[in-house]
Amino acid sequence: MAHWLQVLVQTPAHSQIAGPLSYQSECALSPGTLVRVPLGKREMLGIVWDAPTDDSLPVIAPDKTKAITAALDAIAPLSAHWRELVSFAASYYQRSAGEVALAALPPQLRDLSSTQLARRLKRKAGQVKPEELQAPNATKSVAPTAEQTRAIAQFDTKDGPFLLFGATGSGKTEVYLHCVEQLLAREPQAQAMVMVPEINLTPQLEARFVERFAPLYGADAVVSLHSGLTNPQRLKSWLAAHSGEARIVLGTRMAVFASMPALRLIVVDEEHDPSYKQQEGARYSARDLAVYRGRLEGAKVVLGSATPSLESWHHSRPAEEGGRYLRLLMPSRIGDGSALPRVRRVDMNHQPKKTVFSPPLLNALRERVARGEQSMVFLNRRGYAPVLGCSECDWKSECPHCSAFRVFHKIDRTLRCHHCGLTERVPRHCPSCGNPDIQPLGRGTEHLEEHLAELLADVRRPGSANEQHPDGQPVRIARIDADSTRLKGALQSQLAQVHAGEVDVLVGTQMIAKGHDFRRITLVAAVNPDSALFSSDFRAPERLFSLLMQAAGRAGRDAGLGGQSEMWVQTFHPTHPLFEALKKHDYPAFAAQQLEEREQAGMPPFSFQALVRAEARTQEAAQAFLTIARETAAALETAQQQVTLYPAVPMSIQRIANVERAQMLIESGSRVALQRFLSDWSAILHDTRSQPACKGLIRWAVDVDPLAI
DNA sequence: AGCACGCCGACT
DNA sequence: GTCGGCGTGCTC
Repeated sequence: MAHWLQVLVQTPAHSQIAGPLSYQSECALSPGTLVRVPLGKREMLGIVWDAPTDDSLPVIAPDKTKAITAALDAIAPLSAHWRELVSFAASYYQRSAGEVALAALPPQLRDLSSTQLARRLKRKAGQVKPEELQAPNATKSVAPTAEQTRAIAQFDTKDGPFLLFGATGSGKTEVYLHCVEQLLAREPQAQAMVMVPEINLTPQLEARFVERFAPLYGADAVVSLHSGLTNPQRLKSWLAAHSGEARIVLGTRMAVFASMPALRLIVVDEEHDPSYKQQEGARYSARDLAVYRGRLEGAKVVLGSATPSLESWHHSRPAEEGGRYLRLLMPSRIGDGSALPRVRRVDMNHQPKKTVFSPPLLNALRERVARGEQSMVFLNRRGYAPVLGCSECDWKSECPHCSAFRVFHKIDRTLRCHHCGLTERVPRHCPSCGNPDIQPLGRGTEHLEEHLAELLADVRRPGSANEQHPDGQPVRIARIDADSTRLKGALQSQLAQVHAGEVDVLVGTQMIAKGHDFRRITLVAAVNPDSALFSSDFRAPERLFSLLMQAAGRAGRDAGLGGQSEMWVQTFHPTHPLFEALKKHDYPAFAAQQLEEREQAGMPPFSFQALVRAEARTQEAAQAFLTIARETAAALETAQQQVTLYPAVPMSIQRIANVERAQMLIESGSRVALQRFLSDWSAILHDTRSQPACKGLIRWAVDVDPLAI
C-alpha cells in the first residue's frame, strides 16, 4: 500500500516548481520527517510537509511520481511549530518553502546519505555523558542593580514581547542571564535562544553563558549556531538543539530557525543591528521572525538595545497608543564613576580648510597619550583615499566593471574596487594623459593612521623607570578595519593588543564601535560623520545615531576613568538635532524627532515597503522587467487597494561587476494589503521574465521590509 | 540551481 | 574526425 507524501526540497528560487513535490512511500510518514528523494538525476534531502487541507492530491500525474529513497527516521520529525515558522517566513518574504526550510537545516544534513547519517548518530549516542554535574558553587552571580531587578520582575510577570531599552554598560547581558536562569530552573525541559548580530560577538557571549550555566546543566547545555562553525560542528549543535539536549542556543540570525522542541525564551541582543536582516536568498529579518516565533510557540521574547530600531521603539509605545511591546527601562550605567562620556562637538566651519584633525581634538588626543590613556578614532571608510585623480586631466580611479571609484590602498600600492574586488597596482602615470602627478582625494582609515602618527610624533607617553626611554616612549597607533583583520584570528589578536594596553590610539571603521568592551579608552572621536546626515537613505540618521551612541559607549567603561571620558564629533552641522540628542545621550528625543519626520513623510514604521531588484546585462533589460511587471500588476485587484508601485529606477550603484542593477519600490499603509498584493503579483513576476524585452535579465528578487533603499 | 541535451570551433 | 563552448529546458 503506497502512501502519497508532499515533500519539500531545495528548489531554486526561480524554478517553476515552488510548492512541495509528490512522492510515494511504502509506509506513512508524519509531516516533519526528513527523507531522501530522487529529483531528476540527483538524490536530495527533503522534508515531508503537511498535505494541503483541501485534499486535492495528487495534482501531478501518478505515473510521474517516484518513491522516496529513504526516511531519515533516526531524527525526530521537525515540529508543527517549526514548519509553521518556515511556511510563514516563506510566504512573508516571497520565497519557496523548500528554499527556506532546507536553508534552515545544517548543510551537512543535506550532504550525508542516510547510512552516513545513521553512522554519525550512532557514534553520537555512544558517547558517555558525565553522570554528576558540578555543584553550582562556582556561580558567582553578582547582585543585580535596582534597575535590573525591576526589569527582571516585569519580565517575570508579563508576557511581552519586551523591548529592553538599556544604556551601554547598563548590564543588559546580566538581565538576559537572569531571565534564562529563572526560566531553565522553573521548567526541566525548557530551552532558550539568545541571538547576537555578529559572529565576532559570539565568543565572549558564549564564555559568559558557559561560565554561568555549565556548572548547572553541564558543558553540553550551551551550544552555538553561526556560519563560523565547521559543518560537523554545526550539525552537532543543531542536533543538540533539536533533541532538547541543549538548553541554550546562542547564535547569529540563522539561529532563529533552530529546531527547539521546548523553546520558552528568545533574546535578540542589539536588536537594531542591520545584520539581523539576511541580505541574500530569503531576505528575512531574524528579529521580526523571533517575535513571530515567540508568539507561535508561546516563548517570551526580549529585544535589547541602547538605540532600538525605530520600528521596535514605535511598537513599544504605551499600550493605550497601540503599542504591542512592553518597554523595560535601564537608563543607568553600572558603577558610580562611570558616567556616560561628555559629548563635545567641533564646528568644522570654524577650522582651517581641509582640516582632518581639528586643533582642539588633536590637543585632547595629545593629552590622553601623555597621560597614558587610550583613544579611539573612528572613520567609516577604509583604505588610504576613496578616489585617486589626475591633476592635469579629469581622470579618476573609476572601476572598469562598476559604477564606483576604486579605492587607493597605500599599504600595498593598489587600487581596489570594494564592490567587485578588482585589484591593480597603482599606475605611475595617469593612464589617460601620462601625467605623473596623481593625487589621492579624500581620506580613509589608512591615511588617518599615517596622518595621526605625524601629528603625534613628538608626544611621549609616560615611561616607567625601568624602560629604556626615560622621557617616555613614542605613541603607538593601531588600525582595525576589514583590511587589517582579513586573516583569521587577526581581529582577536588586535583586540587583545588594545586590551593589554599596547596601543595608545586606535583608528578604525565601525568594526571597533560594536560590542567590544574596551575598559581603558577615555576618548572616542568621530572624525567625519556628516555624510549620513544628508543621505538619500532615510534610515541613515538612525544608523549614525546608533553608531555614535555605541562608539560613545566604548569610552570610560572603567569606573576609575569614567569621569573624564569624552566623545568627540567633528561636524559642519553642530546644531543638527541628531547631535543635540547625542550630546544629551537622549535616544528617546532623537527617536521622537525621527518618528515625527517619518510619519509626516509616510515612511516606515508608518508604512510598509517591499523592493523588487533586477540584475541584467543592460540597464534597459533590468528596467524593462520591472516596468512590465508593474504595468501587468495594474490589472490585479489587490494592486488598487492601498498599494503604490513607484517607477523602476537604477540602483545607487548602478553597475557592479558589469551587471546592471535596477529596483522598484512598492509601498503600502497596510502590511496585510502589501502582503496580499505581493502574493498575487509573484506569478506575474515569474512570467515577466520570458518577455522579449527582458532578454539579458540575470536575476531578480523581492526584498520585503528592505533596510536600505 | 544542477544537470541534461544540443548544435558549432580548435585540437590528438 | 572528437572535445568542449555555454544556450535552453526540465526536475514529483
